[in-house]
Amino acid sequence: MNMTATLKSDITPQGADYETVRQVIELITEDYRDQPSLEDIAARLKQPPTQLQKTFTRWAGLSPKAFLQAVTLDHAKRLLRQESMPLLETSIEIGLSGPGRLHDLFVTHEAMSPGEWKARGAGLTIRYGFHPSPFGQALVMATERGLAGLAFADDGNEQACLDDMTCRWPNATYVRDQEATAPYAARIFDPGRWRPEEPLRIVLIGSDFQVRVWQALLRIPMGKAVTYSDIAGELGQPTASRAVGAAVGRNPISFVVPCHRALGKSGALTGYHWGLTRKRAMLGWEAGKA
DNA sequence: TCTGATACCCGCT
DNA sequence: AGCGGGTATCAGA
Repeated sequence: MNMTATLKSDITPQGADYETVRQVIELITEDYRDQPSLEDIAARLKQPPTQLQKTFTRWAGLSPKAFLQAVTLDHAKRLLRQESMPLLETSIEIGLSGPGRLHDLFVTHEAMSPGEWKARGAGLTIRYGFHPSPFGQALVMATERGLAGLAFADDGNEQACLDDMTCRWPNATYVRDQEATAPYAARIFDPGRWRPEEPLRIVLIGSDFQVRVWQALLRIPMGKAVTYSDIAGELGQPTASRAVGAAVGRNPISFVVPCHRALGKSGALTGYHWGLTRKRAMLGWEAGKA
């Protein structure tokens, strides 16, 4: 590993912080109308304000207040307005050379053939493991060809999370293998290891339409967002926004395929398979790294 | 403005 | 046939 990676590795977020952060996010979004102060929040979580501030900032790179700013409707609208349509088409060229994508996670993707998709994972061996992440317990799934699945669970929900993922490819063989999946987790959640020279290999297993939607998501740089209808337009089917939403929701490699960067046209977050709080957390966390 | 209800959209099961 | 991580439009608050 090179110098850059080593130097930056100490910003690796600590998985244990997420539970605290999750509660803070829930509080500030529930009560966003009356803008709770740090003291209010700390009191309700029964923690000293200074420690809470420290935990939160270590996790997000932003103070709770700045974070709140970053996940408001206004801010979301600004993300969308910046460059909605041209963004998807040009971001690859811009991104590889320009600063806009300097901190983004680079991936190379390949899609499974329609035949492989219909086989529902038959003949495929999928290794999986749970690892702490900035967004709770992360379930990592990988095939020989690369990362195939990434999901999230709150503590205690791991089994439901695993079931959710395994039934997507019911005919695959599943092997618990923490050792095989740990390197993926370590790399995905450490922005210091995101480098274009060594892109992360991922495998997209889904229907043709779904794969096209996921590929469009991959072109949204960190710190930007698009709407479901933007993606529909990109695919040449401007009225298919609802179908796009459904496909986005079935994204098996969440976070890496940045489905959290798809928002409603109003700027509302509208939904997230692993919980809206987590979507908010991802957007805020990225705001702190960008 | 903001919130609900309604109508239409489209790929997947 | 029916269900969504949608969207535009319109009626009441």
